[in-house]
Amino acid sequence: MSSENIETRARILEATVRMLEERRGRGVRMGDIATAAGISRQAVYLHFASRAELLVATTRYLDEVLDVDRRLAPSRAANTGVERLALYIECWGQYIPDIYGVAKALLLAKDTDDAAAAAWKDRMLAMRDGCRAAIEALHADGTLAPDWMPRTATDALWTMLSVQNWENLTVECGWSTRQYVSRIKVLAKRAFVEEPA
Amino acid sequence: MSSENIETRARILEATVRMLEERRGRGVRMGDIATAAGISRQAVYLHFASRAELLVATTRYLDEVLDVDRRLAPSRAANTGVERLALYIECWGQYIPDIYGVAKALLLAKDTDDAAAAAWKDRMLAMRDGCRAAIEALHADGTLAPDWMPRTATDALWTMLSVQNWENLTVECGWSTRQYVSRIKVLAKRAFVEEPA
DNA sequence: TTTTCACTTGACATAGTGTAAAGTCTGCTC
DNA sequence: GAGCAGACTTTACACTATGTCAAGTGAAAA
Repeated sequence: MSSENIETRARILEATVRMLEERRGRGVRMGDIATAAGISRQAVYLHFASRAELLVATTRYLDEVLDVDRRLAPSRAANTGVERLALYIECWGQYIPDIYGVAKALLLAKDTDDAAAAAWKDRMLAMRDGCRAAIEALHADGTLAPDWMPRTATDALWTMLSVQNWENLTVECGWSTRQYVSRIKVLAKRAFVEEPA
Repeated sequence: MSSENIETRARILEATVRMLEERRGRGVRMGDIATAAGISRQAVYLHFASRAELLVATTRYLDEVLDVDRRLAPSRAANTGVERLALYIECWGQYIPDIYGVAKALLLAKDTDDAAAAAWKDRMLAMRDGCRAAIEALHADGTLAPDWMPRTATDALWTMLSVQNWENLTVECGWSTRQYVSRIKVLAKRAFVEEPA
């Protein structure tokens, strides 16, 4: 499984992203992906050992295409903790809609598949690191509200920014991406920031 | 399906709750439940047409056993919005651990089953109503932070109190039930309450 | 011309849900 | 005490999606 046609592999990944985006991560079978990529179902298994492995590879592929690092640059360049928190939420809020289909599929797979669970956990820990950095920046500025320890504030922010919460707010509550970003910014600022008197 | 032995039905429901609690809502098959109830797998279908129907009936049964209304009484008796919000979070935070197994199973089923999805939505809308009432109480007192409209604050509080968030904070972050309650109280108060100057 | 590689085709194993039909056991009623 | 009805058992099978296996095709490279 190392010398196969690299173009076919790319076509499978591209088809997977397309289908998962289209169907919002639900009801996409191996056969559907194969058909979309113009090959037989079995051929998919020549490139990816299992559905979970394909999903994991797809998230990596998508991260590459979407260039996460470039997107995160503004928040990393922030001068204050307050600014960093706002810019991180901005970046994340713009990012979720782009990854939602794939993320949802992984989220669904994680309940029955250990590989998918591990991949999801890995992504979420990376995201958590951004939350931790923002909270640490507040802490360093002395603007983290005294109710919080950095650790627990990170837990809370991380949870608040989960994909499931984004899903609930946009799908069930009808918030737009713009509204999500601005309201969560307000929420996070109120919850975690205390300007020194 | 109306004149069957009511005792067997109760035994199935009781076994379902027990197994779902034990296994935290995962990997519980119809056959497992049947065995636990001391009957054959097929007999379960004499009482419940499908797995989804069984899960829905189980949530209803559990609500009855746990007496939700009694639990909610204190928050309904609150004198101020701030108090009501705190008491509602208290009540909800004590409630989730009791229903987690069943809730998780329903949550997993909802992705592939419309009946389960409808049942879950129904329960969540009932929970949302408690959130709405707390936010309305703040609003009536004039203590709802001016950043929020009652509607959007309800959306945010409702999302914040989701079972998935409780799961993330307790399982992934290691918060105890006590910590969950006290920290979410702080979070919600900071986010939504503004004492008049 | 033969080998090799990527892919196809078709058959099959597996898991869990749900359906269907025939058989057993118990208690009730005439 | 014969027979009937209801609740449950047993066995068999359909269905869906994942994943495995083995033989076959077709084109390019050695």
